[in-house]
Parts: sequence; C-alpha cells; structure tokens
Amino acid sequence: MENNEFAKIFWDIADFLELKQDNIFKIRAYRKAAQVLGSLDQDLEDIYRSGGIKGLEEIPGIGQHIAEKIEEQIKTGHVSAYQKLAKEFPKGFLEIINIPGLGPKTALLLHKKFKADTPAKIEKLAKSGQLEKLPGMGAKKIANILRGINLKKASHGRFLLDDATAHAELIVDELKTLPAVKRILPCGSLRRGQETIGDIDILVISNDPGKVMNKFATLPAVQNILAKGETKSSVILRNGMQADLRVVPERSFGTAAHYFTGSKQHNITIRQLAQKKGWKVSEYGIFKGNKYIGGKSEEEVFAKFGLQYIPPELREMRGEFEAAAKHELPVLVELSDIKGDLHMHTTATDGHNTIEEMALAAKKLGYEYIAITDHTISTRVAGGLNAKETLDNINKIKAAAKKIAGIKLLAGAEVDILPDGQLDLPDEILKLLDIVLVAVHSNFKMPRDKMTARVIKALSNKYACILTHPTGRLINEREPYAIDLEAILQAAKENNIIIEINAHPKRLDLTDVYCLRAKKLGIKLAINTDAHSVDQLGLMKYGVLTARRGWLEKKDVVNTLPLDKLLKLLYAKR
DNA sequence: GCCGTTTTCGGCCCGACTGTTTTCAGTCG
Repeated sequence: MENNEFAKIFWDIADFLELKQDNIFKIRAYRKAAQVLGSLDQDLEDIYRSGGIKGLEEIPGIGQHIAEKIEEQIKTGHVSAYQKLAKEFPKGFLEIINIPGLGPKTALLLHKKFKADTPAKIEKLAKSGQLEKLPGMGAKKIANILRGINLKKASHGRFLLDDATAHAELIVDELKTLPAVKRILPCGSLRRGQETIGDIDILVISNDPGKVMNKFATLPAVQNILAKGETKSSVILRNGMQADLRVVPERSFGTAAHYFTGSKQHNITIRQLAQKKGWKVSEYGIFKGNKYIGGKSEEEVFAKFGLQYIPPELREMRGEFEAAAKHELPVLVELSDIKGDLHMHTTATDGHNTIEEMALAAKKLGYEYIAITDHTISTRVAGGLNAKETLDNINKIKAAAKKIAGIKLLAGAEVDILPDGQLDLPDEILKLLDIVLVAVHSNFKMPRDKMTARVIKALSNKYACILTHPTGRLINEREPYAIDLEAILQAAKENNIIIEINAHPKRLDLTDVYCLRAKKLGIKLAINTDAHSVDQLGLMKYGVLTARRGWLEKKDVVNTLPLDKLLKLLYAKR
C-alpha cells in the first residue's frame, strides 16, 4: 500500500474523532501523523519490513498506537479502530465536513436533528427553510453553507501551479499600483511550489490596510467576498479559486511571510521552538512577554532560532529543521543553473513548432543545448515516427544544427515502451540517436506488477538514457498508472538511467517526495519541459520548483551540466 | 495520541473574521 493511502486512513480517523468531539490533541496527533506519512521519503511498508514497530516509531509523530495501526493494516489489510469509527457514521459522511463553512459541530448537529448525511440532503434542508429552526442558525449562516456546497460542486479539485501563478501575478500587479502597498508577496503553497494550489495567499505590508482591503475586494477578477476585515480578507475569483489577503506592518514582514507561507506543521514547529525559549511567535513578530524581539525578515526569524535560512520549498517537515540546525541544508538547484532542455516535440509529430523555431526559442532562454525528442511509431495519436522516419528526423535535426549558431542540438526521440517492455525502435536505430528517452504512452491499466516489470525491462536497454514522466499522471485528469516506483528507482540505479522531472504543470512527475528518495539512492535526474510549442519551453520553472521541493542540488540534475560532461554521462554505458 | 537537555504526566501554536451573541463559538488558515 502507498504511503498516501496510510495517510488517508489517519486523516479520516482524525475527522471521525472530531465528529465525535474527542480530545482535540488526539485529533491533532492523528492529523500530524497523516501529514508526516504523506510526505515521507521512504516506503512505509519497507520501513516496517526492516525495522518492525520500532522502526515505525522512529518516524516523528508516530508513537506506539499509530505504529500498531500501521502494522495491523500491513498484516491484515485493515485497521479495526478505523472500521469501527466508520461504522458509526453513514457512508460518505466525511464529505460533509469538507464543505467550506460547515465544520464538524454543524455537521453533527444536522445529523442529530435531521439525519442529514450527504451534501445533497443538507442542500435540500437549507432550501426548505428547516435549518433556521436550529439554535445558532441564521439566514446568513445558511446562505454560507449553500455557497459552500455550490463551491464544492463547481471546483474540480485543486488548481494547477501555472494557473494559480498567473492569477496571483494578476492580483499582485493590480495591488502594486496602490501607493499604500509598500511590499507584496504571494505566499502559501504557491510560494512553496506545491504541485497543486488550493488558494492564493497574498501578504502586503502597508500602513493603510483599509485602502488595500477595499482595492482587493473590488478587483475585476473577484466574484464574491467571503470575508472582509481590517487586516484580512478572503474572496472567490471568477475562476472559482479562493484568494486571501493579509496586511501587516513593516516590522512583521518576516514572521508574517513565514506564517503565511506555511506549511502548517512547519509553522507549528517554529512556534513550539519559541515556547521552549519562553518566547511567542505569531504573524506579528517574535515576542518575549509583550516585548517585540524580532520578525522583520524571514532570515532574521530563522537566525533567532539558530537556524539556517530554510527556503520555502523545504518547509514541509521533511527534516528541514534538523538540517537547518546543523547548517547542512542543501544548496537547491535554481532555474539559472539549467543549461538545456532534453525533452521536446516538433511538427514532425504532435508539436506546434519546427526544429528551428524550438532551437531559436531555447537559445533566447540562454540554453547551451536542447534535445529534439519526437514520438515514435506506437504513439499513433501523436503521429509517432517509424524507424525510417526517425532516421529522416535525425538528418533534419543535424541539418538544423548546422544552420543555427549559438545552441547545440541533440537528435533524440521519446521512444515508446511496449506492453512487453520492448522499445518500439530497434537498437540499430537507437544507437544512431544522441539521446534516447523512454516512456509509457499506452496500456495504462496494466496491473501494478506487470507495469513495473514492463518499465524495468525497458530500462535494461543499453541505449535508454532517461525515463520520462514516470507515472503517466495528468493532474486532475488522469490517475498515475499503478507502478512500484521504489522498484523502478532501484532499476534506474542499476542501469544508470536518469529519471525525468517533467516540468509540465499537469505532470510534475517524478514527484517531490520521490525526488528526495532518488537523490538518496544516488540517482541523477533531468528537468525537462516536454514542450509541444515554443512558449511551453518556459514551463521549466515549475519543474525546478518540484526539484527544489525534493531537496535537489545542481549536482543532482544532469541538465545543469555543460554539454561535453552531459554526453560523457549519457554514453558511459554504451 | 505524542513527547521529554526542567517533565513518563501534563502539556500540546496563534490569531482573524463572522454570525448570533450580549461575551463567545465555530470555522479557517
């Protein structure tokens, strides 16, 4: 079972316990455990196999009781305490407390009074006027619940990183025009570079919060206002995304940025560190009693605790505090380190631009080299090239390379991995390519063990260089195919295969957690855009964000190398 | 339920906004 599935169990247990009004600290303990398991860089079942219960208990936030539940799940396929809790509520009841504006207390009340157990039933009750009879229920509150239900219906999961970035930039640009705005910074999961974004959080420094609030609430992109206070407002944008604005004074910028950037658990940890020193940290600053003792900048905040500056992408409770205390944080890879893009398509298959156009656009980005990597024959929907056509394309790429100065072109292909693990071009052709990417583009529904064996077999081909988009997922559109990534990483290690971080905001796999895992195994990664047009070459920054979240440094990423060193690495096994 | 360089018991981050209140509970981040 995947770590995320274990995490889900504990999220659910926390929700159930909250509905039962159990001890709030017990609930938090389950939530913390769930959060930790969700971003663990090792397979939980592996940890259990090698270390047993004791091994599990070494994970921070996991104690005896949760470790036993993990063991029970692994041994028996279920957690009895979880099943017991689930039985106390109607199936699907947890959906209700995930409606914005409707929390556990209200859900409980509705269930008790009306046996309401689905969002649909609550909607019906609200519209019929029956809810108003309940204590503490007024017209506004009911309207708020209805809005929450509609919001839930309308939003298709979380928003893609590029979409959220574009909307945040729009808001920032508008607010910046106000003289009252001294400083402005998008925070939250956007700043941490998370693969999907729930809402946009924006921090503003101003001595005149009222003006900023008014402007924010009346932006053209705003559809309705959820809350508007003196220092904090929330709105829903026309695309359904929520945006929150927070205004604080200058001296609070560091602590406010830190608080507003998260992650939640990371914030809590800083505040606990403060408690130990007899201090208090809030978004307004670091305080000793009532005395302000710091908080102007994030650098200052970390320094106060004897910590190295922790970049936003690392604030996910994956060991950043321990590393920062020892001043051993990695120097993360940056966009400016990238010297080339090793995965892109042209008009030869399903791309929108020619080889020349892609090369010139890449040159403008300052790259030293690119690889042209069109599809092969089996990806028919994309017009994949057969052996002869691939040869022709190699010649075209070489001809283009001669014409264009200032950037080197590699003749490559993104070669299909057939269901039996064979590549769909013969070795005689593969060896003529400068670079061979391999990928799954068909038969996504194979059983996990078959899919894993399929990809592992492909990785053993001696011409294979890079495994692209290793899970095949399309965020919000297509689930990743079932595959044992741990086994894939091991095979990559054995065969000297580079794993791709696909920078397209819909893909972003290899994911951050597995990047960290790959790094620990000593596997090299490549960050590629998979661009199908010149403008998509600009998506590289999202791949870099994912790499940074995976603690990757320049030396972990092969396309930060100059071309001669890159080629040496690629051809080492030929 | 977790955790411990003051503790194996007694703590557990901190604050804003709304609605229905008349001092606060619920929800959110």
